[in-house]
Amino acid sequence: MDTLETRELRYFVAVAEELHFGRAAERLGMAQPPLSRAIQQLERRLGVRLLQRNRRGVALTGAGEMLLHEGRAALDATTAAARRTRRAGGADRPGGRRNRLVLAVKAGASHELLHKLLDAYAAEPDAAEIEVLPSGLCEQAELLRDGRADVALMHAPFNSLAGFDSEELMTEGQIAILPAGHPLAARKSLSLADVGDIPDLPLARWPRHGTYAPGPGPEIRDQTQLAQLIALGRTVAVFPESARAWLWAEHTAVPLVDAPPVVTHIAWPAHSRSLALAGLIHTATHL
Amino acid sequence: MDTLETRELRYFVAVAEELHFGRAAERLGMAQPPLSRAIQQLERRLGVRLLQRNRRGVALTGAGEMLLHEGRAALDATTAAARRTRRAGGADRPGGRRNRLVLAVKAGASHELLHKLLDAYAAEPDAAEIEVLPSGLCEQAELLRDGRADVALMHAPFNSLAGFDSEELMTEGQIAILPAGHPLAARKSLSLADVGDIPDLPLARWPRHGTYAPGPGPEIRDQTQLAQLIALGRTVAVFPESARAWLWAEHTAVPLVDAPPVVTHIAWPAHSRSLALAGLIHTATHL
DNA sequence: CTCGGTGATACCCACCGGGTATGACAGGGC
DNA sequence: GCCCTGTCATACCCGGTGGGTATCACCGAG
Repeated sequence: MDTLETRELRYFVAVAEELHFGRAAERLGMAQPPLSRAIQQLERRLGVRLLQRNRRGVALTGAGEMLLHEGRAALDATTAAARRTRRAGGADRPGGRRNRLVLAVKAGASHELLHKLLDAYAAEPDAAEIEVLPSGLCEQAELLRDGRADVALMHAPFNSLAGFDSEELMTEGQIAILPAGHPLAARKSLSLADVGDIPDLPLARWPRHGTYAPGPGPEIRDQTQLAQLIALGRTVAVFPESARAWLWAEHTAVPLVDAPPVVTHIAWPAHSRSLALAGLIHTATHL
Repeated sequence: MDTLETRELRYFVAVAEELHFGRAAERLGMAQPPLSRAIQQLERRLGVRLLQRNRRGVALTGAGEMLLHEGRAALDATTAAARRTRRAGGADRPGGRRNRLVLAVKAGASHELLHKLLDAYAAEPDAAEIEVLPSGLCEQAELLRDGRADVALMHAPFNSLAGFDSEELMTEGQIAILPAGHPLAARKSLSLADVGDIPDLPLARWPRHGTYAPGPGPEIRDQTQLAQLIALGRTVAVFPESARAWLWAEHTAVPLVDAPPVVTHIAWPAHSRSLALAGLIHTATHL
């Protein structure tokens, strides 16, 4: 009577995201009428109006916004439970591998640190198998929440550590990556104001939650794209120092004196308590 | 095909906690056979053995342990979604009250701070209604997780802030609370070693997760009990300084020079983003 | 006024979650 | 050895309900 079923949450989230019963039903692989009815039942059981049905489409009420946020979190937690349970399943089956941990890392970031961590951990006596999951830009939090990853390397202030346990691993400055031939590439150091205002080299723009901020710079999606654009003399980028690991011959790195330092953390879901995870964290903090 | 239903999670958690299908079924208000079948279906769908059925009862496998932990978290998140949605529901109904926030506070702790916070926040122009939920000892985290509370005052190092966002509000020392007539009550200050080793005044023991640590002191459940036992000259207790607010005439407080400081935080679920909550946090951090 | 597109209603069916009765099996007492 | 007890699994049945199809009610745009 007061327990939401995950099916109901899935349905509501779909409708709330599409703001359209027909499209939501299609996305869910079902017909529209039963979806309509399910949402009505949900509203009756919660005793709360979730959607404002106007002429032409629907809108979320305050309660609907709340259920959208909280429901997403609940769905994530549920799928995380399923995924992690499946992953833990092989361990005690005859012939099953021992525990495996999935480590999410922003592709290309903290390469050296990651290397040292993996080597050091593999040398531990009862090390679990570590699967490295290269992730997109700010995706690590999502991966941890929905169980695709068990632990992640995250970079403050770019990633938010909210909701996770974490330990600090490393602090580094930032550098500007310029085309090797550019006049500024000869400088010993630069400031943020310098690189933010180069007429012929607009700062590249990364997608944030799927959308690009407005600006003159090129819209890029991955590091290779960016590296190429820099090499071609079309843009400039700001990165943590560890990005030197993947610089091209046609790139020049110049330290930024006033960029905020980047702190690499190892982060994991606050409630998780597995021996393998504890071992990895211990190794990471004692590198 | 790979979505766990909350019903299945509820069933499994019940069985995993009872380690007995019959008792679990009784707790769930159903018969044992359908429960057995549901768990089997769950194992089939996950492709993982969750329970070791030996002669005489059941035991959890590794995967079962994982699902117990993760499933509890998922269930908490789900009931939190329902509760918070219901609570948000009144807001935009005609005649409905405006947003309400539930603030969990350890009963009796930080009384003065709480008073100032409530007064200051009530003076804000668009303040939400604050419901104060007095909670047990380490219960605040649970209340935040399952949605009975939206925000809490927590006390490091007693409460763990893991999994929540938080801001520091106040740091205070600790005091020993003694019977007024006791010889040590005349001292200007004490050390932890002093109060831990008084032959006629064994330290009272609080329950931790429902069980008492072994020791000579009396087992107490609430502050009133404790206050009375101190007044009767039977025990001694260590508290943050703000506990002076509820001292009896027959109590004497003596500062502890070497007790770890207690830091009061305001904490909330990491993902929550409501205007009312933001306002309360802002007020709290600018007291 | 009609038409297109929206969500709601009506009705039906099959599936499955739940109940009861019973089985299989292992220990413990005598 | 026996039976009895307590456990979880199986067999079978039933009713509720989740889902489908057909259709309605409504409103804005022409």
